[in-house]
Amino acid sequence: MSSTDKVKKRTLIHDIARHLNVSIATVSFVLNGKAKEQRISDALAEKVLRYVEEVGYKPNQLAKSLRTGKTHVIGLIIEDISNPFFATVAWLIEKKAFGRGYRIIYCSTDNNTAKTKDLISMFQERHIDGYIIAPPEGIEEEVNSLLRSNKPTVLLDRYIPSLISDYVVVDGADGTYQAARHLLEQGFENVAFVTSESRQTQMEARLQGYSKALDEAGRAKNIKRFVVNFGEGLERLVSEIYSFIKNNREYDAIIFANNILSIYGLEAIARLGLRIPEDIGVISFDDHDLFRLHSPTITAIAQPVESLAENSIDVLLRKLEQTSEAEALVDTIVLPTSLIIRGSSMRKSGR
Amino acid sequence: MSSTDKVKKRTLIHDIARHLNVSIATVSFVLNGKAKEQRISDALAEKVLRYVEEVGYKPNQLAKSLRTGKTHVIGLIIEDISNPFFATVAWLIEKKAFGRGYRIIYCSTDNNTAKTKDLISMFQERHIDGYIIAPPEGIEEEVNSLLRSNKPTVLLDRYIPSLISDYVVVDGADGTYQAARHLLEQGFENVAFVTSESRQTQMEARLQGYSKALDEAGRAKNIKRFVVNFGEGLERLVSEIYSFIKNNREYDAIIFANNILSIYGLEAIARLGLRIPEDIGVISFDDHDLFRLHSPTITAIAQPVESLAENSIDVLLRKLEQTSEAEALVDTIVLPTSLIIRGSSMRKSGR
DNA sequence: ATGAAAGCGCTAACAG
DNA sequence: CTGTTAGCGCTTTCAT
Repeated sequence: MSSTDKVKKRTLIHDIARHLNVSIATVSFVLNGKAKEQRISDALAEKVLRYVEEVGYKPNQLAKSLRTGKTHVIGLIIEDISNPFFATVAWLIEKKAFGRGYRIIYCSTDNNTAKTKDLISMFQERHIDGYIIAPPEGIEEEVNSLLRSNKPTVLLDRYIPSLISDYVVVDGADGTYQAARHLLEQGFENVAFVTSESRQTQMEARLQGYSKALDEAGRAKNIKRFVVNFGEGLERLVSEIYSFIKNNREYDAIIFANNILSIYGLEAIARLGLRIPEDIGVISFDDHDLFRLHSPTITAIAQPVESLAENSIDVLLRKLEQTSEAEALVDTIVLPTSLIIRGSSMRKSGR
Repeated sequence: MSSTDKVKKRTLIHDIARHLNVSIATVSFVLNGKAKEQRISDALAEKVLRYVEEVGYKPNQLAKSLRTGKTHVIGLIIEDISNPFFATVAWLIEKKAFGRGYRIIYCSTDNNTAKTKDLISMFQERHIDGYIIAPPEGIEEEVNSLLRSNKPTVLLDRYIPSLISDYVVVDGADGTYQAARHLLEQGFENVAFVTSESRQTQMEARLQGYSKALDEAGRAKNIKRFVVNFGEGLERLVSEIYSFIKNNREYDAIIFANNILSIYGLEAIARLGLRIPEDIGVISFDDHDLFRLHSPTITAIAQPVESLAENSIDVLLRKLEQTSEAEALVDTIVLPTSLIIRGSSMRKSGR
């Protein structure tokens, strides 16, 4: 409106101080809740707040962060945002953090070590306050350096055995153990386990639960590992699973170690024209909308998504808000899974 | 190791300048690719680069951004990261932007106006360089203020009719038009349309395509709107759809206006014990893993996810990198959908 | 080529 | 209570 229209300058703390005839320091104190502490009168504080509100002044967070060293940003480094498991966890974490005044930046690693290093390095440059990471393989060094630099960091979904750190994971071994036992109880004779090439803790745990159950029952194991790439499209993997199943028809049940393998596995089974569970029983690690609606419905080892999110953000915020570094205790949280029994694993009559 | 062990200070530009006996300015120029321009000898430039590499010096981005006003961060504000459509788009956008040196911060609006305002305001405080937004309802004012402040902003998936802005959307009307015609051709008599309460452009377009097809064919329309909340759990919606279908058995086909409605709709149909497509034909707007694997497979109006991502990031980066504000031309891009015909909409024999 | 220095906008210590 | 001031770490102009 005025003749200075084009000089659309943002309001600065200086502007508001001058307008009110108070000092910059006063404004800063009031804005940072230090009015009482600095013995600033309620009336004045009130006046400042009102004016700030009126002109819609927002402090420049860059300047603030540069000065204080705090950004109130948490970096969430997950495997793949297009995977419903991670998407849901991310969404929940974001929600919880938001309420506590923290913002989340999330990035997908695609389980790619180099990309993850980039990500961590970028986050460091931006001075985020803390990390929640689902680490891919080969990232010990970077995570260790985060830990050593005292940046609050919690690992999610999997941990790094060689490092002492906070983490929040799931008891995957128990999940697959229960799943395998359930299949055997249902009369399946030969249970195979389909997993990925990854040696990460969560995948290995799932494998171990399966192994334990089969060993206890004195059954032969069949473990098949596939290479899982992100964003590759389904053809390769589906046809590899297709061949595997076709060439191993003595196996009458399969446990898939994650939802991607399960989905591709179901596609392969459909293409083979096999009936579930008559020809082949199926259990998936990780639940999915699909499994409720598939015909037949698919038994799944469900992860406590809500609880994973809640615990990881809680642990992180606790570290973030505790001033002393004294309490160097690490929180390692292991959450139970639950077996959701549906049609794909039921040979005996439903009740 | 040394006695100054605890003073684990980050390397600063000053440190590296001093170590090399050059000026801070020189280092800065070299680091910012202005060596040539400043006529700095290749030898010197090389030396600087090598030392920087050696000590792993990383400029403090906060300081840099404060000084330059550029953050190289793009804010991606989408509806719901736990929806596979948005998750995939987000993942693709992140990937493309990453390669071009930009980082993405994404947040979900949950289609909640207040939260979106918060988000935009937080992004402004952090001085991000540009926005990609899937705007919820009631957000015209904030988006308009972004536009007026000359922040590059592209709208995604839907636009705001009252605003002149860049956007990248899909031709939803054509999608549902084709879908409805396909159903009628297959001999379905009464096609219903299930959508949400939202009046956003993408939802209204889908509705219009349906209306047009039915009007042209001289058929009666049946449009049902449901309230869709995020993160609410499925019970309420499933049972509402259940009742709707149960009370409208004269309709022998339904087009669901998005993937959430489709998934819940399929659940409702399963609970009702209806056969697809014999009792009821089904088409979903938006494809999903589930639909390929469902029995029968579900016909879907697929959105060109890759192309949506590519176009929106391209448009944004173009705005970001063009210096002059002269070319105030807006890019409005409308991408075609494709009808993927599967079992759920086929009454006539497959060929 | 380079050194000095002026900020970017804010916090917080210090002396009144 | 307030004014002044020294940075936070970097870019960039200017004079040399």
